[in-house]
Amino acid sequence: MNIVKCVSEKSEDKIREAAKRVFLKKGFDGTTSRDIAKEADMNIALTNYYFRSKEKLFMEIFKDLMEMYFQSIILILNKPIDIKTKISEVVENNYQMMKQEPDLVIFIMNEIHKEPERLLVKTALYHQLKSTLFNQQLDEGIETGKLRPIRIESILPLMTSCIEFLFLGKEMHQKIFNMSEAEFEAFSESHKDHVKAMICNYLILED
Amino acid sequence: MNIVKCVSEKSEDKIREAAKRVFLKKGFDGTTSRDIAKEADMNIALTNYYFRSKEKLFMEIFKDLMEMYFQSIILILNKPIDIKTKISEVVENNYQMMKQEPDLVIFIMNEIHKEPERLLVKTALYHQLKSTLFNQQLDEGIETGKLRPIRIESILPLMTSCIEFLFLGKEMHQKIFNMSEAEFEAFSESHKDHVKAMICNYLILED
DNA sequence: GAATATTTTAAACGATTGTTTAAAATATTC
DNA sequence: GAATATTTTAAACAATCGTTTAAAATATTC
Repeated sequence: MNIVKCVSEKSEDKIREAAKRVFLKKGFDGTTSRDIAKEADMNIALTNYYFRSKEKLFMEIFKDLMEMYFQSIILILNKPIDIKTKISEVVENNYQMMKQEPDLVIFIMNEIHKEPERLLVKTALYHQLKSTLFNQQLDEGIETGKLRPIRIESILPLMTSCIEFLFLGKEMHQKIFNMSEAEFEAFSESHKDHVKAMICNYLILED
Repeated sequence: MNIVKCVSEKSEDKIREAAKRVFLKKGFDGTTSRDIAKEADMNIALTNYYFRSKEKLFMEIFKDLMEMYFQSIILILNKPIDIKTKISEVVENNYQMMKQEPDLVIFIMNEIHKEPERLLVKTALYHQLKSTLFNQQLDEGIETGKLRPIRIESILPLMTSCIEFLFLGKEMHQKIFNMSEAEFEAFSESHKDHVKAMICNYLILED
């Protein structure tokens, strides 16, 4: 999953990709049309020529990023593997994504926070999540007493929040705990393993 | 802990409190000097008269909020109570804070993310955290085999991330799971209890 | 209560914002 | 290869940005 590094020859794509990089780093408010033009190495009028406005360009990019973020999770939730492995994979996937694109989640959260009604369009996500194989496995496990009764609404945030929050506040955590880049890397790796174990420990009841 | 509702008569304070409200809602980039003046119901020149610049005013407010955020946690970490109760209290405190001031954490995270070197000044937080009673209890518990060997660097984010992340993405979670305000309230309450139990479950080894 | 110091005001400053224009450059069509 | 369509350009647009000014209003001092 490489978000921003691909380079197309077409001007429209160059602008879209440049805009994605700048928006992810600076947010909508912090990004100027000239920032995008400069990053794309294109004339400033081309943004509006191809996308009509900064707003339209942003909406297109935001929608793509949201889609990509959720679909990668849903893909794993539907894999035909046991629930313990599945939890590990979701956490692992989350970890790799945050390492590769540390700006993504804070960007999404912050933009939604500023204008939720504009950005949260009608979505089939609820139904998609409820009908995953993961949710079936959860229901069955709870029924047979092998799993602690927790709804998917709780389990899903648990699997993502611990890792995402660590990277969301990466600079802060590094500063507070005096960690170098390498130390944070090692620390986050061990933290990830704690998270996997902790969730499985809690959800899966011993028999 | 009431952050933004107090009303002072002094113009300087009225501006500071209005600025705090607007900054928390819109962030530094999204806030204009005129927004602040309007919220404070004051002439626009007064911001610079009292604080020299929007930047200086922001820095003052940001520093205060950071301080307040961390000191409330450290206070609990130093309470003379057993570690299980302490974990519950930290999570509970975190939950109440997010309910009362849902904008605080996303604001802090986002501003630091945009300009970490400017906002993360030298701090004694590391030493403060390491010398808490909680850290002593942690060391002792690990030594005597009653606690799983986890560093405070991992435990602390675990205690805050699950709750904060839920509220950070409150609008998103509400939308995805079709929750009304009341349903989210009930959900977050039960989620909070899961988090308390899960962390204690993992950290505290049965004998 | 006149003189001084402080606070508040309306108006304007130059810089930057998102966007548009109309001409120039390039590509495509027949 | 002339005619047409598309893409790119430099320049400008009005609006808004953070900030400053200098005068007016108010408070304080003696």
